[in-house]
Amino acid sequence: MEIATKYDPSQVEDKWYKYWMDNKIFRSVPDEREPYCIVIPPPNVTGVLHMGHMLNNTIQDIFVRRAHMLGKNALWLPGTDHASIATEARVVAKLKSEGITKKDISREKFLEHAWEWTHKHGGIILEQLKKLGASCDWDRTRFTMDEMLSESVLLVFIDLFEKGLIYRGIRMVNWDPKALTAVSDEEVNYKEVNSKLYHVRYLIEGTKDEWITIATTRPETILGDTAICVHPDDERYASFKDKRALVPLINRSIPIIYDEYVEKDFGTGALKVTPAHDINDYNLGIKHKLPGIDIFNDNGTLNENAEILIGEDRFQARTSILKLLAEQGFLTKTEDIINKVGYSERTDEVIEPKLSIQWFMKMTEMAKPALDMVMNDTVKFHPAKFKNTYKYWMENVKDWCISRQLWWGHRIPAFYLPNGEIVAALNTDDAIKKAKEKFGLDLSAGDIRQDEDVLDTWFSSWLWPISVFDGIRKPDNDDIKYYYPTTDLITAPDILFFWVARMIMAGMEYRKDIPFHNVYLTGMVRDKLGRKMSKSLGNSPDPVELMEKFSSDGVRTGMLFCSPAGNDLPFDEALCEQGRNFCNKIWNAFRLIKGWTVDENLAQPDSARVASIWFHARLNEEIVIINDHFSKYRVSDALMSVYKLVWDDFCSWFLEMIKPAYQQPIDRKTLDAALEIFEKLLKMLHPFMPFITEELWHLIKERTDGESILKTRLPEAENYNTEITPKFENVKEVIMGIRNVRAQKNIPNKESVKLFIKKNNNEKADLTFDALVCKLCNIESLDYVTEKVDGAFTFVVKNTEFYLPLSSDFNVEEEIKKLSEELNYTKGFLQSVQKKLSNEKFVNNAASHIVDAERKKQADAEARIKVIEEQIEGLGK
RNA sequence: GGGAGUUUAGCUCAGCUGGUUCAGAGCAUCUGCCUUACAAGCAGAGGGUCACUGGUUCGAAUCCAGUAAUUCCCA
Repeated sequence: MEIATKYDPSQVEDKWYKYWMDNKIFRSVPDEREPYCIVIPPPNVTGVLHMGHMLNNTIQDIFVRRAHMLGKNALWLPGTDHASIATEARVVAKLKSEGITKKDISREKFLEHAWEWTHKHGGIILEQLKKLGASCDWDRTRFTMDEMLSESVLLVFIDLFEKGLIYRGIRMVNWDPKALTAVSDEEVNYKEVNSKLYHVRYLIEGTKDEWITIATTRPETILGDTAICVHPDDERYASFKDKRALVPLINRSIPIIYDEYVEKDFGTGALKVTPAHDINDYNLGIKHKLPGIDIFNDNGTLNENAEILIGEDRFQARTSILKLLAEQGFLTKTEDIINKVGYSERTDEVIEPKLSIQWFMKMTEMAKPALDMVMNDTVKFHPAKFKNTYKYWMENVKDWCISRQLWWGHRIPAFYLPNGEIVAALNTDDAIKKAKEKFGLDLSAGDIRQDEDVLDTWFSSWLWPISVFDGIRKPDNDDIKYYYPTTDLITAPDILFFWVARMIMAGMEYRKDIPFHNVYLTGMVRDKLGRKMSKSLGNSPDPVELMEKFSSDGVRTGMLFCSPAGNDLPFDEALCEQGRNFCNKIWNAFRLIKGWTVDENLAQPDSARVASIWFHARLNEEIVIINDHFSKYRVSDALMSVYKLVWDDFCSWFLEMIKPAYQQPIDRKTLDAALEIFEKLLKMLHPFMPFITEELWHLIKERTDGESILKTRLPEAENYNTEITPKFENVKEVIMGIRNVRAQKNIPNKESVKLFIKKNNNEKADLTFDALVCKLCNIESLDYVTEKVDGAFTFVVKNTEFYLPLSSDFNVEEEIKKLSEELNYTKGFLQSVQKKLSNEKFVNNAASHIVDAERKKQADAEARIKVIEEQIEGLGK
């Protein structure tokens, strides 16, 4: 069979993904096996794959594939969320490009457009995940606005409303006066801008010429002031206690209040308080029971409450009021400052903090069990350090604002009745029924009005691990009973509260059980300069292009080579290159094995027999280590273990050990052993590198149709020879010693040499690896001697002397120098050991095995010193 | 302003309950090699006062305290 010298993923990846799909390799239905389940953190339906998704989904895929290969019934359930704000923004933009504004069309018409958009673009990211190799059960793909999930969301709203956990209240929102909607905190960009700080003096009520001077960047909001606040310890203002001040121009009387919130050093140390137009002032207002005066219309112009400048735009009003203040002597000073101003991501309009009525969910009670489940490790966080952050947040949890002034999403199922009451119901008919039951009202559809707003997208996401299995509507269905609680959740720490915490709350509320056992928190992918990868910076590579360049397997391993849980991943294409090189290494190892011809009559050489025993031991050692890494969610370390096992132990050592001479056949036993080992390694690699391993697994031998490496079992740790690997570490030193001599003396490996070994201290020679040493170092004869060999190059491993008689120039001085350096080092080492042992406190206090170890070190070093000294002496003669 | 984390080789990170796994790995760098699977490779080598200062201890990268730098979260 002809196999290319370089691995070509383009011939492999699409082929196998199709094969997996055709044969439903990833399909999971409940059965008697142990379940393993991950629900995907649903990406935005508007989204395209970015590097964060790549990392996150690669890790999920590794866990799921590994679970398959551990014999579990593994399900990775995919899906997307409807991302109400982002999607609505896209649809609005699209309509605008067609000359349609949202205001001009009905809600129903708008939603038609939104659905059309979703159907057209919504599946992109899921298709990209297939390119990555994601082993999702696509038959179970869910969308947060599917019928099943939507109804679940509404039912939960109704339930919580009726339990009194959902209420309406006033809250300050980020208002976009251009788009005429509230936007979320995430949609506000804070920019540093050059502003001016205006000092304005207010007359103290009842005086002719006593003033208090405040400093503000927004003088137009003076018209909404309801207090002036100063620090209680600020002596400058101590005399104003219990006094009132008059707002300039309109002469409204407002109190002077005292609060430690005020920074004495900022501005004048006196703060004007406008509870309706600043979030901090709003909080102060609540604390001090101040009224809020809203002076703005929704479009940012001043309303009647402002008393003057009515109808002017807020920025025009700023200019106007400054003129008035200056003319009437209220403006005392103007200084330049740099401050941060929030801009709407969508319209770039300056955000206006605005009070409005919103729906809220009470969090305090729900947070308690959710906190406990994490603190007592029922839900485990990896890494555990995030428990701190979680705890802090859960103990200071605030009520959740769940309404959004949008159309795309789950419309709030609350209906307003003519008597001022509200009922929550799935639809108008139900609402009418409830109105009758609760209030004895006989109403028709025209009498009631449904809330116009939709629910926050997280209000559907928080139910995800339940609703994807229809566990809200049908709490006893087979799927939810089998897969819930799910096993692992893999997500980024920045949504620990938005999402993870709330899922735990929902789980405890609706299943009386946690939604997942483990939460693995990935790091953030950054660029080489440490910046977060983002669209606006344009510093993120296109994942699809990367995969085309380096193969999916290459990119997967590249991303994982250094991404410990919870730590950021500074991404570098060189990592993908390393991944690609690894693919090639594996590919070529297979080429080598596959290229050998078998001679059935050939007996297995001793070197190959020992090699097999040795590798068996190494393999099993590493299986134990890898299992341990996985049990601790150390995916990166697990990969590195397999990487070194394959590259170093298998390719660099084992294959060289068993490799027949050029164009010579190999014996059957050794070849079979090599293939068996190779297949085991492929299985261990498969979760990390699904494509190349599937390809090679099929190339090893003919497989029946529909078979997949994913359906095989990972090699399990077996009993093995525990003495052989430490012994071989010694042998490696010998081999390296010989290679060093060859390199220094320019003796090519082709040229065979003689080796003499002198054991000391009555040690017995261990012949186990002699045949291997001869093979790897091209030794024509290996002999044990009792006397030193004159005129031969030499080195010492432990207490054993090795001699290589070579024709090349022998420089006595050089040899003595080399040995002397080693002697000095060993003597220094001995001293440090002796120092410890001569310390009585050490000998008395330290554990006996520690002291024994030191004694052994001492004895070994003394013996070695003796050997080296004798060698030097011998050379000197 | 409050809280949490991080700081070990040029880079990214391991190093569990203090003592031969103690200063390590991968990448990068340097030096030889186009040796017969692989130059996307092979064989070697160099490189760190474990952020700083104290303390506990016979013994500290490891435990404690403080300082500094840095990141994140909340405000």
